[in-house]
Amino acid sequence: MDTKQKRTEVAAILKEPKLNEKFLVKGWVKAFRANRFLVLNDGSTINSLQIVVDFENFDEDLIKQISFHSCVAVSGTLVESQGAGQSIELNAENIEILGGSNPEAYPIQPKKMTMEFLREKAHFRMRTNTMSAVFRIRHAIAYAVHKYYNDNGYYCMHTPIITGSDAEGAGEMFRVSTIDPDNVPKTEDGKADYGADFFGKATNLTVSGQLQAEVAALALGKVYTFGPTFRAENSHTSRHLAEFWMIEPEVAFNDIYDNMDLSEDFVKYLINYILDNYPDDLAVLDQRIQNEEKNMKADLRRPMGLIDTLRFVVDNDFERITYTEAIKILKNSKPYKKGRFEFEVEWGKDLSAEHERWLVEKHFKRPVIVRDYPKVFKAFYMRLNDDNETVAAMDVLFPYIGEVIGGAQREERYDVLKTRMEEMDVHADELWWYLELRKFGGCPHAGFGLGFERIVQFITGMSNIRDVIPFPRTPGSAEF
RNA sequence: GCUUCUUUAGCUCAGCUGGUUAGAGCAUCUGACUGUUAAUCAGAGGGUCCAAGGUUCGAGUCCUUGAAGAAGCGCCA
Repeated sequence: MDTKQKRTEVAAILKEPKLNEKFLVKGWVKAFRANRFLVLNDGSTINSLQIVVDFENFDEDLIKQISFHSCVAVSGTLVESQGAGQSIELNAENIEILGGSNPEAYPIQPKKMTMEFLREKAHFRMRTNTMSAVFRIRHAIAYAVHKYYNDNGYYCMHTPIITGSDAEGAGEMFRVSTIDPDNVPKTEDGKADYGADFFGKATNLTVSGQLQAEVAALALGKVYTFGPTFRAENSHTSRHLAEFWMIEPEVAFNDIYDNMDLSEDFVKYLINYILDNYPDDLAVLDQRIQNEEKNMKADLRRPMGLIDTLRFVVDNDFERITYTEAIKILKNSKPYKKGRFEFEVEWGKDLSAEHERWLVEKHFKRPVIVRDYPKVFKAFYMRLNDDNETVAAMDVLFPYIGEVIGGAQREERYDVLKTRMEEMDVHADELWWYLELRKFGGCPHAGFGLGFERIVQFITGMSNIRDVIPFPRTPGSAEF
């Protein structure tokens, strides 16, 4: 093999096929039919290159090593294909096995596998069509996030992953410590002495970068965070992870209406970006869902295919209602009147998943933004409305996955915030700096958190969130 | 944390009211064939029936406990 020859990626070859030119390609074998047709994928695109091997001209031992998902380098000449399934193909002149793969021992098979099985083989699952499509799209959404904010004059802020406060208002935290658990330093009254710990105090993994993002917004105007967040909640659902990534824009001078506009525009941008740039990957995922739903009862199937669903979301306005209106609509609904809801619909109680799903999937049939929730079940930093009962909170609810965004206009009034913190038992001493933001040059501002994996889930149509993050962390599970 | 379901070949599953040697499809291997594209045809190998107890003459099947996985709920993004 000509060692000076440079590798060409399959994506480049397929994009502008240069017939009768020589290429060197490297990748993994997706199929080897009739000892002649080698289907090679190198991850640069969902599409593969067919390589024609005249097995008569190659060593039999070499041919035998071309097995499913073995890694090969092939050089040859690009020609027009004689077959019907593809327009071009590479006539192999040289083949080198870079890494063999014994098919009798390799757990991945050239056949349908369940997502649960592939989850146990997380080190190999990205080689499947479905997973590679998911992770290419995951990348592209991440890129689109940065592009959207950059193009709109926002600054990316890296907020701390280790936090010194234990009350960011968003759930249970993981403790960060260098203390030897078998030899915990104790204070005089026998309690663990975190003063002796690495940071001289108790620290945790962050559950949100919002509070620090507010600091940045009150200096740079428009900022966003995009980082990992950690929640030690014992959640067993298909849309929760213990470690996930979150995007949190925070904007000075925005009120809750600006916030809703931003959230809708932002999410639509992400979806449009994937529709425009990754049609082939989306088509594979769309087809997969259709195959999966073929044997399902009609009422359990999606009303639309994946791509049609995405188009529908970007082509239509999100519905915007207040919490109070939502309660009214729910109380007038058929399932409510027939007693089909398991959970109570009552002003002052949070909407449960069945209520949200009914509103989104049955009533409005599109994404819904609910705002102005009762203050009793929302976080301390959300701005108190004039009725003194509700706060300027907003949730963006999507079909299938529920809440993708939770946000609010922040409480910018020092006295009101202080009172709210006291009411909700939030330690003001730990968050002194957050309070001081309201004392010196404060202003109205608003922001929200978008669960990155949830939007990846929606755009790829994957039903379990564990299949849209490479190595999922969930209660009782941190393999790989 | 709660509720329900699942666990049988490498994978996906069937296995009836407990009864001889536990089955299928796919995958794998061998052979044939060679312009295939879910290739085709013929054959072969492959099992601690999740684990531990129990009931019974007899347990893949029934009971108890546990483990793992999934769905839903609650919490949230």
